[in-house]
Amino acid sequence: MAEKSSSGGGDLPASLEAAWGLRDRPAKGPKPGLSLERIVAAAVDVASADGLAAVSMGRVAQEVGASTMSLYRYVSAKDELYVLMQEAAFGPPEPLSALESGAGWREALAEWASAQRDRLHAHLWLLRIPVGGPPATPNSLAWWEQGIQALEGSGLAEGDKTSVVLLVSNFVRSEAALMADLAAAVTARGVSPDEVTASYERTLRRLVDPDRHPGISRLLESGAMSEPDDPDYEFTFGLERLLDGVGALIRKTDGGAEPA
Amino acid sequence: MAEKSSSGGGDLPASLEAAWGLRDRPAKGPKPGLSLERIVAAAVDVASADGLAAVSMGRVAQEVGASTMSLYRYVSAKDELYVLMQEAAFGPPEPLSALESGAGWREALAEWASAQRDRLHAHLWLLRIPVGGPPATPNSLAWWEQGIQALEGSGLAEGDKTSVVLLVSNFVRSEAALMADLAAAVTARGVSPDEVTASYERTLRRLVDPDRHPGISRLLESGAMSEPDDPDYEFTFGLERLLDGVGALIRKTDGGAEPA
DNA sequence: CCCTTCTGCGTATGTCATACGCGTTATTGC
DNA sequence: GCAATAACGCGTATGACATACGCAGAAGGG
Repeated sequence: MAEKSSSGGGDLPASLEAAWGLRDRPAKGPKPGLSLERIVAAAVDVASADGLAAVSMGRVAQEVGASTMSLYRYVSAKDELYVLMQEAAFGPPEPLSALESGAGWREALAEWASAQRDRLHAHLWLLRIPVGGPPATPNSLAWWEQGIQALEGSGLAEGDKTSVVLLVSNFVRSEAALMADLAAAVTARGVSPDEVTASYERTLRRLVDPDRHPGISRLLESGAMSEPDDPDYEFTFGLERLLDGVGALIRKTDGGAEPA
Repeated sequence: MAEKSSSGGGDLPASLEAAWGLRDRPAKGPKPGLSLERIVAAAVDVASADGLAAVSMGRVAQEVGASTMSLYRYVSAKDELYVLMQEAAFGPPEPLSALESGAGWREALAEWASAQRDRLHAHLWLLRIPVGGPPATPNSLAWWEQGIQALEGSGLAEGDKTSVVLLVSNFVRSEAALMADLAAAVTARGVSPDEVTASYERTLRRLVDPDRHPGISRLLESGAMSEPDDPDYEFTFGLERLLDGVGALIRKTDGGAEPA
């Protein structure tokens, strides 16, 4: 009764088992005319072309030349498709050059964060996928592992490494989500990014009351919003702060424990 | 042509104008039997009781004792309702005691972050609302303003203050989103939080390969996951790192500028 | 050779957001 | 007062969409 994997305890949503390669192919009925890979690839294409909202079971089916319901032979629900799309679009991490060149944890973690960011920026629709619990897919674990590895020489406790990885990972997602919003506004109306931010600044000026919002007023007056913002600025800024904070922790930990 | 507010340039989604109080009430037809406030309050109640997914126009209408379509006299689309729900549930910020007692930026920012977190935890469904661009509601601006104010004595540049506020705010949201996921898993199956994390750890043990994932393996062996985790731990940890990072920036900036 | 099992898929159901238009009700200009 | 004018509440209709159900045909296994 606990033979297969159906009711063991910590269970995968069935189609995830396929992602891990532990799928005992039935070998009994007719051979499948489709494949998970084709379906997921088609779904990713649709999302990349027309956004996540355009990914419907019907649309994906049409894209692979099958009927809507046939997809359910491969995916038990749309949420599973989402997970698989995430896995496919994010892909496995590249080896960190900072680790190979023997650079420190800071360079390694920065490289890791940038790589993660690149993947998100390449598929902004990833950020629209409703989250579903902690990672349990091959690529998610691989990225997690790589994050831990970046902190290998840091002397941090195991739990802290994961906490840091989570912290940085969440930061990257947040920043990318901002970009996704901006990109969405840009394509929604047909204007340039600068026009969108300028329009937002105009809205702010209309709403902000210098008495009630002295700080924001000062910001507006400082002209800091009008500058043609380097799109990497917010990312770099946040990452530097984060790494500084991690550095402080490492220094503290190092003092009270044995060095590597 | 730019008289009202319809085609000025930086425009509000119409029902937001009501949130700002700048709504020229029609005064022509029959008096409305409903009000935005009642509708939004009902929607918030539904979300609090049965989750954001239960918030449908029909359900909300039923809750206020009206028909589905009558809601559209008050809200032009569901997205607007979402924005208003966010505004209502999040509410305005309390005054920061750290500011009144003259404590430093660190205490102020920590208090600010905690307050924001409390609001999110009180309404976890807030995190399920799909994001829609930068803040333009009264309470959003008020929180933003308060964040800037917390950094008043820091000597940071105006733009940097906002960057820090954004950074911390995103962190709080990310952490709360984690909690929301956990809570969702807890209510979905009917088990305890500890059971959920234990189940996840079991899943991990099944998937993690010590060769491929030495870091995660070490984490699992360290027992760091099994400890009955303080639910505040991840939040406190991340916030400390963040504040340390901000502190490093302030120290750097302070060196090149005048002190307060 | 038949029986089991899996396939693709047509059909049906139920949920939603929302466009449209009708009858009704206040308010305003005369 | 009175009609013209808006705004109101809301019934109906439309069009997506996810997905349950069941059937008919295909492939191996005994």
